[in-house]
Amino acid sequence: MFIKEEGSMGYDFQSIEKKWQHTWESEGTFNADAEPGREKFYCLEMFPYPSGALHMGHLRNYSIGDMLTRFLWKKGLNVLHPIGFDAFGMPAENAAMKYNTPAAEWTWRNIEHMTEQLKHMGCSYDWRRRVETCNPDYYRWTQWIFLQFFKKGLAYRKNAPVNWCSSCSTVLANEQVINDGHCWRCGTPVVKRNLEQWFLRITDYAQELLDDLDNLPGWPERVKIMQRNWIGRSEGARLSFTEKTTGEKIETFTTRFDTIFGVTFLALAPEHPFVQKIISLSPEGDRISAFVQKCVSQSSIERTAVGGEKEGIFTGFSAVNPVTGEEFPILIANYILMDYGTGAIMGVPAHDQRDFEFARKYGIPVKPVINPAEGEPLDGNSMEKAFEADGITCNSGQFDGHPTSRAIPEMIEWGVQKGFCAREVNFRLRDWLISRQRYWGAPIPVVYCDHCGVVPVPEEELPVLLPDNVKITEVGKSPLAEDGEWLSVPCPKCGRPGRREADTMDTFICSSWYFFRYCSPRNGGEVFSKEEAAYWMPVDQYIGGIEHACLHLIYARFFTKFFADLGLSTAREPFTNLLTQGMVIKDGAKMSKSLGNVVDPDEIISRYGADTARLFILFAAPPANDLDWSERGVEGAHRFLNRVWRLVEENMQVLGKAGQNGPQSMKDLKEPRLRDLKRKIHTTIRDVTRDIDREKQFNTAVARLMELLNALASFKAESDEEQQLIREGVEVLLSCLNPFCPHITEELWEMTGHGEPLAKLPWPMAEEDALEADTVTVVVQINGKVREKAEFPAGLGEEALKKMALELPGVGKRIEGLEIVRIITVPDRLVNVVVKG
RNA sequence: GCCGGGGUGGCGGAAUGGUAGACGCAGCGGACUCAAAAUCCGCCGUGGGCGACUACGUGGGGGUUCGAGUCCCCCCCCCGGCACCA
Repeated sequence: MFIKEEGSMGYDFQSIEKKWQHTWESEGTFNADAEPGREKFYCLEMFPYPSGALHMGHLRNYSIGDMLTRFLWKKGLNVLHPIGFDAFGMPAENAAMKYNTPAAEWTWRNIEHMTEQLKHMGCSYDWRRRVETCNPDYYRWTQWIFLQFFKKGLAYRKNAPVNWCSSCSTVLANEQVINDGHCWRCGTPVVKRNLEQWFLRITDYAQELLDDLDNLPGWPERVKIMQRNWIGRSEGARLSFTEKTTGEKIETFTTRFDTIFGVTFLALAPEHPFVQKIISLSPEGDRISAFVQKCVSQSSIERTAVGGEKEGIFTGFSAVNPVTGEEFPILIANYILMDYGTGAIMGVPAHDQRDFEFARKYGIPVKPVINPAEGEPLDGNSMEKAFEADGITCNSGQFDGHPTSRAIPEMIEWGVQKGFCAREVNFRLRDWLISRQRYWGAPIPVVYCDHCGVVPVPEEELPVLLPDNVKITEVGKSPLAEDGEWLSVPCPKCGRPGRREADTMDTFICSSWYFFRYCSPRNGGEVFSKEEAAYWMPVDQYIGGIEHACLHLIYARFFTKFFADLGLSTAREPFTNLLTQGMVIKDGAKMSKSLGNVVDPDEIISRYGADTARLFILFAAPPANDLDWSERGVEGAHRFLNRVWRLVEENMQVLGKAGQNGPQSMKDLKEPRLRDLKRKIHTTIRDVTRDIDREKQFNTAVARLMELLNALASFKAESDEEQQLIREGVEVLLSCLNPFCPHITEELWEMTGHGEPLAKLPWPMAEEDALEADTVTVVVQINGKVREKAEFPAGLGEEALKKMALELPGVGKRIEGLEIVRIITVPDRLVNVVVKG
């Protein structure tokens, strides 16, 4: 059975894979339910966007997750392994325009197709739990969560300069602007626009998001570093300067309060509120206004490029240094950002390179207040660049002579006492801009009423359904704004005519909580069941691409903390362990449609089978590395599975009698070749287990299974004893290979007369006494160079080892006539004879 | 510029401070075959030698050590993140 006809090659993976996939599905083999008291494991892979078909990145992601899931089931855990679809987003709208098909229809068709593809991979999901974020049963809870943010004051509207992608016709969050001001999705340069938008107050959680990274030992260090940089905490002080003629207070933030005596100008962002006052009051108002206009119209790339030309304009206004009483000019400068700190800075050209460049250009004095600890004191007139390092304070009254590390806290303390400043912490992280001027997303559940203002939709009226048949346009306004019928709705508060919010939510909102929904996916009455979440959460192992380090992985942490604060869950972190898989590379570049170097997973699976594809992916590289796709490598994996098949086939009569006598123990085996094979079987169990469990080195785990196959295949079994051993070896091989290649191993397991399927049979245990070596290869070095290798009995004492080593012919002749200085021994491994002369 | 992660055969990759190159791919030689494919056996870091052997070898240069791919210092290169964040 299942041997292909002559002329084709190898075992009949197509029939076998279909058969077992059908079994798992019809029997719900991998369905998991909360069983309080039983140890659980929540294994999760980032759910896919239903773009149409799986790509190799998905195949890699899901192969890793599936292998781990199956391994953990066999280890006896209750494993939750769900999947779903991140189904809202732009491509559906583009498809709608291109093919004139409703976005929903296109999306659902893709979901069904990709579900089939996942099944063809042999993935062990609990399919009862599939969620789709575009399903009203799901997004009503996305909307509900929004309302909770709103109620707590954490969702708010604000008019602000925001990132606008002209190609996607929508605004973007800060995290979604990457590579020097480009849209994360389409790469178009982003421009700033002033718009009234919805934000989530993620900055309220900035400190906790930062601190709790220290509680995540199971995360890759580099992801944590990326998040720390992104959150960007800086400690300093806020101090205000008074404008001389108007008495206006201008607030600034600095991390270098120790440079306060060196301030020689004040600079405002072009968007700073005081700028408008300057324009209206100044005789030069028109000129200043023109400058401001120019800055504002610059793209964010031009505005924020390092080393970009710093431009400014004198305003004619001046401010007074509260500490020194000195007076200095106020300028407007293009390099000051309105959305960081206060949008105004105290300029200290001697100790800040940006201020230095600016001051030199506009002839502003440079006043050093810190000297290098060693060498010449600084001269403001001749300095060629700012001195930003630590040093010794000078020109600063009673603080002169203090080193920077002391000067900063002392001077802040003094400033606070005197009332000049207040301690302040600033974060680089900005509030999360969540409104999108797009159709295919979860509608923001609020209504605008001329009388009541912004009114949330009552929870019992959720979901606010997305209308069908909306004409998708590219005008830069939400398509929903065009649907008058949908838009008009009575105000929930006063009943008078109101108007719905036409923007939808960022799809990253939808993906920030899906792992909670998986715990109770069909719960109609709650966002998720507290009890089920308490059992399953947090996710024990999360697997996905590193590109989400500062996107999804921060947002999901934020939501989790918010849920905990609402009392919905006790988990304050969503993902205990994180595995960031590398990219799939072909011909030296990331596989992508635009480069034309994609390999279609369907094609690989139909040509070689899912087991082969999974095996190759897990074998070709450690999971965190990039994986170089190689058709030859795939063939190699396939060849290995064929060899496994043949090994069983050739030993059928022996293996069919499985379980009759059970394996012999090590102490019953006398012949070295039998003892060696027995040892190989058990060291394989030990090493494969360690590789998967602790090291997450699936490639070496596979290598060890290949070694075991090589050992079994070259072992000629004749006696009963030998046949017994082969059987033990094959059983171990199939058991350990099962999580990697579930179909072929189940089939062979069944063929060899086993009744119970392998899937949930216990993972094999290594027998302790079968791990110990009888003999060991000892290396003998002379002065650290390998000169001899010899097989010695294991466990020799130091003296015996030295003696036997010195008696080796290659050693004796080399040390003849030389003085032995000392002999280093490492039991069972090495002898190093150190000689002189 | 700052912060990470890396540089090991022709290639992907292995190596608790103790035999560098496991396992696989490619390549070479052989068996089977009329032939090919598949399969099986053997070889496979570089230089020298018919050979037993021998010297060299983990980006470069120093150092620690009986012994360094692994630890320390300096440098070069590649990849990734951040970048006018006050």
